[in-house]
Amino acid sequence: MENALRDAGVRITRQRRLLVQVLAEADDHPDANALHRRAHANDPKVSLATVYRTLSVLEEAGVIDRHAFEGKPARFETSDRPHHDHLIDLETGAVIEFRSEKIERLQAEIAAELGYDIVHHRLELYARKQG
Amino acid sequence: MENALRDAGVRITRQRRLLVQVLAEADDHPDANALHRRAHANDPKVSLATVYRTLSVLEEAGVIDRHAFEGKPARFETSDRPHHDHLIDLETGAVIEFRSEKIERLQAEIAAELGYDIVHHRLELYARKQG
DNA sequence: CCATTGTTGCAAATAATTCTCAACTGCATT
DNA sequence: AATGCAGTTGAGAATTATTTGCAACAATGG
Ligand SMILES: [Mn+2]
Ligand SMILES: [Mn+2]
Ligand SMILES: [Zn+2]
Ligand SMILES: [Zn+2]
Repeated sequence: MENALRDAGVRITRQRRLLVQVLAEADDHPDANALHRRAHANDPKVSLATVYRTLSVLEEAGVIDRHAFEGKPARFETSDRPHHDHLIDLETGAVIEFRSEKIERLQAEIAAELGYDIVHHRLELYARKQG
Repeated sequence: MENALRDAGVRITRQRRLLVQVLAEADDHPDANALHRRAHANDPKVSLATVYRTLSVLEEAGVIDRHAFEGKPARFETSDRPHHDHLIDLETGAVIEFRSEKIERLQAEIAAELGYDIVHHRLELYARKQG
């Protein structure tokens, strides 16, 4: 991940290295504040502003994805795993990942019919546990 | 629409009647500011705060839908037409509506497999015109 | 090691939306 | 039609998430 950044011409600073590590270790979808908190454990002087700036840099470099779920601050995850979409449990807030080849294909077809190429998309299911 | 509101126990004030009219006449997906501007034409003293409050009321009453497209303020439309999703032209910002019965069905299946019932969802295609 | 240019921390700024509160008004009831 | 009262409004302050200006600092290339 660090190499991917270097190749993209991004300077590797102490705080960027730290945030990359925090993101790599995360198995959830933390928001900027959560990442700031986690980074603090290793270096209490990284600022929240730097967290935000670094997240933008990492996103532009294509190494992380940003998700803005309904009404909540943006959440992040590394983009090293294959593409997937999310189901949000409205009771607990839990974020569950899924992937549907069929839906992905249908989306492309629909866009094509309208004369478009999809650059990216957003599919979120807000749901509650079955009766 | 006004009757639907009355039935929901919502008081019909001058400003609510006006905003309902503005929304009914809109054939695009205006945001709170645009709605405020349009309402001003008929009544220059409706406040932006009331626009926001009314939008919340109308949304809770189920007569309008709120869409929070990427990085933009929320946009609204009446929910009198059948459900559909949106493709956003990244160049022009144009919002194009579409509906896929298949995707809707697949979403429900996926949720069911995970033990969930979908309450609502969000499907947005960010795209650019083909070559 | 030096210079250059990008990065950081801090605080202040922004943008969208919500809230507080006193004045007002819809509407059910006399 | 007049009354009462709970709900609504306008104005502006507050809030939340995020961005930015700036002076001090640090990564990289030579
Ligand atoms: Mn994910
Ligand atoms: Mn629409
Ligand atoms: Zn997808
Ligand atoms: Zn849909």
